[in-house]
Amino acid sequence: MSSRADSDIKAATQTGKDARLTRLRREILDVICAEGAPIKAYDLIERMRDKGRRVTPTTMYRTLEFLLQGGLIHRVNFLNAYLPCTGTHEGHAALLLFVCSGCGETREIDDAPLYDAMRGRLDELGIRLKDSRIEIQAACLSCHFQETGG
Amino acid sequence: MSSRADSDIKAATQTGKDARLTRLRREILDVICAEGAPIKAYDLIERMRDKGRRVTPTTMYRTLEFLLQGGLIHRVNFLNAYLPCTGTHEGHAALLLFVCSGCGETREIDDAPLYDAMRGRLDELGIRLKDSRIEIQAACLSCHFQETGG
DNA sequence: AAGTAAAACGATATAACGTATCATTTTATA
DNA sequence: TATAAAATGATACGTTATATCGTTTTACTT
Repeated sequence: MSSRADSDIKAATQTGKDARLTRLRREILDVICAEGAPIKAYDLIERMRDKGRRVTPTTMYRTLEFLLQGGLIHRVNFLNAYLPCTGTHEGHAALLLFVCSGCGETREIDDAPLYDAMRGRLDELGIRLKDSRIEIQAACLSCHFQETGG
Repeated sequence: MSSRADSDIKAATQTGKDARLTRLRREILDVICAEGAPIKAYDLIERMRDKGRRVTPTTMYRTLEFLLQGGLIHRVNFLNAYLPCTGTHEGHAALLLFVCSGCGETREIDDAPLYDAMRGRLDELGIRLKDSRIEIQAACLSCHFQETGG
């Protein structure tokens, strides 16, 4: 997973008097981006310790909260783990996370047709897909074929 | 939330030598059904204690696992909580849980048009919606209107 | 009815995930 | 450079979940 330009981060987090992208936060974000898979809070603490930086759970969770608020990362509830935001969420404010129940592959899906299809029917069911989070545990192609032998 | 006939439960859990619907499990299922909202594991332990039944975390989580396997309850990852299964999942094997991010209302959605709409597009994205779990955090109508003032 | 193997349960300890509180340090800006 | 807000450190604790091993219950056999 690649790193991210400071300017993007400043834009996303309104860095300034009321929200600062500090070195610690930047380092933690970099570790999350470098991981290539969702990473857990205490594993992040480990990674930071490996880099010579002692971070307490309190500080780690504060940092994760900051990055979540800024839209720089997402939390996968199913895994209690965090991954970088890769989507733009243009035209709608829904976040869709896919987790393969076979191999654990996790990725953000930013797909307008899918979003529209869901919104259409959910509207009729009295559910408003605005500022929403959707988490899907299903099978990626590779795992699907392994299961079905197809 | 209503109770559930033993025959249904036997069918769902293949009660017999290899999977027994014991009194303890039945009592815990009844508490989950009676709650009317997703309930947490340690709150369930409290409820059982109130009824004069001391249950350890180990036993409670074993029971929850049993009920999950039997399809009698679901786990809401977002809440770390459990609720009775109300759906039939006919014709497809997807579970869709809706949690209102405003009021916390949680319910299972068993809707073929929605499922078909999602499956159609997800297929094209290389995701197979079989034996899948989907969790949606969004707004119910009431909370939506409160937010938007509409 | 007694023997039996498997399943369920109890008891204890501990791991994993997350928060509360208050003191200290850093930062942006006046 | 003074200062107020934000961030971080330190300590303790709360919540969610699992490991392990011993005992009891159950379904089934004889």
